[in-house]
Amino acid sequence: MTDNPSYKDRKVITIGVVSELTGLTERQIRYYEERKLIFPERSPKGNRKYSFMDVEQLIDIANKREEGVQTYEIRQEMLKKRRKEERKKRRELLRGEINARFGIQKD
Amino acid sequence: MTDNPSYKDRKVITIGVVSELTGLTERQIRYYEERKLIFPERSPKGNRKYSFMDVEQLIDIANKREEGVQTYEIRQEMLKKRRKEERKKRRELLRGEINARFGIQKD
DNA sequence: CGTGTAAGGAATTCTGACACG
DNA sequence: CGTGTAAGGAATTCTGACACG
Repeated sequence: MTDNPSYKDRKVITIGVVSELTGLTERQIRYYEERKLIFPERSPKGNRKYSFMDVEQLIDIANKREEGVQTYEIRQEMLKKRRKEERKKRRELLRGEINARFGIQKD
Repeated sequence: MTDNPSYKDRKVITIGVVSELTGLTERQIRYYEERKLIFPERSPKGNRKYSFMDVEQLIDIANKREEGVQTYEIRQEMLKKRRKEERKKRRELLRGEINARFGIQKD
């Protein structure tokens, strides 16, 4: 349905590689974390680990920043989008339950 | 058909992370490269980079090694499988060409 | 053959801070 | 606010080699 084994979400990429992949400096990447735009995991000894999703997210952020959008705005948009998706998911879950009880039907 | 953006094949994972992911020591991982079982890329400054495919490959290798299979044998199996897949791909390409010229037909 | 280890050096990453604007 | 930079330390990675079996 979504992806296979979720390679896209495994947090395995170090900040140096993310920097190459995104064209952002490590400084920028760390700062966007400070501003809660990105949430890497940490290795046992404290090194940041990113997923491909994070890389894509950072590229989006970089584009918005180029347009002059401030990190605060970007965060607001992110939160809005997240809430929207949660509502969508909830509706889908509900629909699934209804179908399970009353049978599948086209509408 | 295959995967989306080929996250699975992007070589972005450092050897330390691969070690965690596979349970192999870095020594083992480097040795399997020496034996031509695995082919990481290198960062500009020479650090090895692996893909998720490589990680899976390494897990397969680890399993075979536990069964006592030698790296040489593993390499032979790999080469055999690779040739097999190339033949398959060639057949499919050919079939595609034939269909393109003489029309699609069920058999 | 396959793996461990100590060795030395180079590159990576981390944090907290000062700077500029 | 967003980013650069120098600072110092800790962790990572690399290679070539010796060891054992």
